[in-house]
Amino acid sequence: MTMPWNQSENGLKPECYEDAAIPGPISVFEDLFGHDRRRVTKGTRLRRERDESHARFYVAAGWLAVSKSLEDGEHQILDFILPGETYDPTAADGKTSFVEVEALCDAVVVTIDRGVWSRLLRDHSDLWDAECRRDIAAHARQSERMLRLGKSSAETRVAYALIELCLRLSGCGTTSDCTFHVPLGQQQLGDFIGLSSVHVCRTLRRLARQGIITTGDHMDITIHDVSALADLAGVDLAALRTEIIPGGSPPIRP
Amino acid sequence: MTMPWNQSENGLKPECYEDAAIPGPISVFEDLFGHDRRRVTKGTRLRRERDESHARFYVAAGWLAVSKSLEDGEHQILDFILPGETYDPTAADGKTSFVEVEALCDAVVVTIDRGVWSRLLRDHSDLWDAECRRDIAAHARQSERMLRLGKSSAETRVAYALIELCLRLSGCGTTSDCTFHVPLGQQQLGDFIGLSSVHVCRTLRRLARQGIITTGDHMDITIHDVSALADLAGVDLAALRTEIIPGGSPPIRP
DNA sequence: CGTTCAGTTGAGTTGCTTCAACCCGTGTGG
DNA sequence: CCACACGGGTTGAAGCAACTCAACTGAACG
Repeated sequence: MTMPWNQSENGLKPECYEDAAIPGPISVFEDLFGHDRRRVTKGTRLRRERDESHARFYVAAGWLAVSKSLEDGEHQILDFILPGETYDPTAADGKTSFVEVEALCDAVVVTIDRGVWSRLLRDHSDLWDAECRRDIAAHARQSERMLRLGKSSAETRVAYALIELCLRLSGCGTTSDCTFHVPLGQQQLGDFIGLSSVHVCRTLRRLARQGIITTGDHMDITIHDVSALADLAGVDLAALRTEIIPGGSPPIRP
Repeated sequence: MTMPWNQSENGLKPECYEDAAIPGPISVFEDLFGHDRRRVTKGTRLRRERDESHARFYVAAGWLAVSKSLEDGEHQILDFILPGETYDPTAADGKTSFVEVEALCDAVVVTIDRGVWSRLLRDHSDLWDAECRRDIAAHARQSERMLRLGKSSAETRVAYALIELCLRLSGCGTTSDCTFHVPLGQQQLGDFIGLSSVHVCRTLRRLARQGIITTGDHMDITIHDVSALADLAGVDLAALRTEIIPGGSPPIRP
């Protein structure tokens, strides 16, 4: 029943499973912690809320979701962790996780103890810099999303989510059409932007009818008119990239 | 027309203006940067979105609000910065601010250049630890709020906001009634939790009618029944404190 | 070929918003 | 000292965006 981890499955695209080519000092993880790599299957919960936690995750392949839920079962996805990124779910007490961390597709995760992580940061100043930038980018992203969660229409929220995912996946917007795949259902997309799956569907279809996007099998998304979508999302694409993507500002060549 | 900065004004309570007694290595700022202290009046914008930014703020007295807005004028407050806390609004590009930072009452702010800040962190490992914990706490708080922004009723959001403010201001909940003042109008509270000021008003009055809280002049709030409010907010008070407040977990005495 | 599960669409409901009126404490200028 | 304007809070009435409920489709799978 188990499939080779790197094969396509459930209609998900292979690129979810492949190690990403990430800029940055990734070799640090590969060298020291190759033996800690774990393959996890779609749906695996690496942490539940209130679980013990004293480690940071490094995602070598696949997507993770960071989320929280209310007693009544409502579920909010706070962010996605993409290949090449790290995340530490440990709360201010240093002992428990304040979020749930779940694999959205089969993934490869390296677990790094907090103490070891601290030492790594101290010893590799380039790693420290890269992680700082990543952290700021994550914070900026979360802020953009929060703004729209609180204050804007379903259309704006969906448009923003698509733009953000597109930017994170490829840095699109420079050329014409932009196609990408996300390992999410409409329910999960709704959990990300605070909408019911039914309304996500309606909104996506409306955008499709307007010719701004096309949706394919299980969340294959093509953005035809990036600037129209950016307008709906209420963002300046270039500015957003510099704020939200670590190293997203184009290098200055004097 | 200008008043002594430490006098009460505009109906705000004096405690807004007093230097806080903060646990932690605050002397670092006081010693090295006393000359950079700036007194700012209520409403001062220390940063606008897209402003140049290459510094971190340390709040010696008063409250700051971190916020973002949409073109249509909608305004979302992302977090408050309380006396003794620091915040850096610089985006991933290292050059611009991705948020607006505004004084909610007369305040005293120290500006610390990013380079200097890095050196401080390197030289004072206790400062580094404290700031790490504060950062995690802020992240956890924002996550809790995001969960409720997306997924819960007005009553829950208001209740949670009151609980969070109460915890941050005093670590209440241990005894009976809990009174505090926040330098906010209902409009601003609405901007914080994603509601119109009208609905904030209705919700506060409903809570008051139920005897759970009392509101006084300009946001003097007394919580009479903390656990009822925590129920409405959907939180476990003790757990929330450990997750959201740096050093909020009670010391273990063996 | 039946089951299952995600997506799609319609119909009715509701919680929050908007608009508008009013109240009240404060500041202000004649 | 009073008249008045102003801004924030409070309350009612009406509208609407998103939700829930429910039915249907179509693809995947055993």
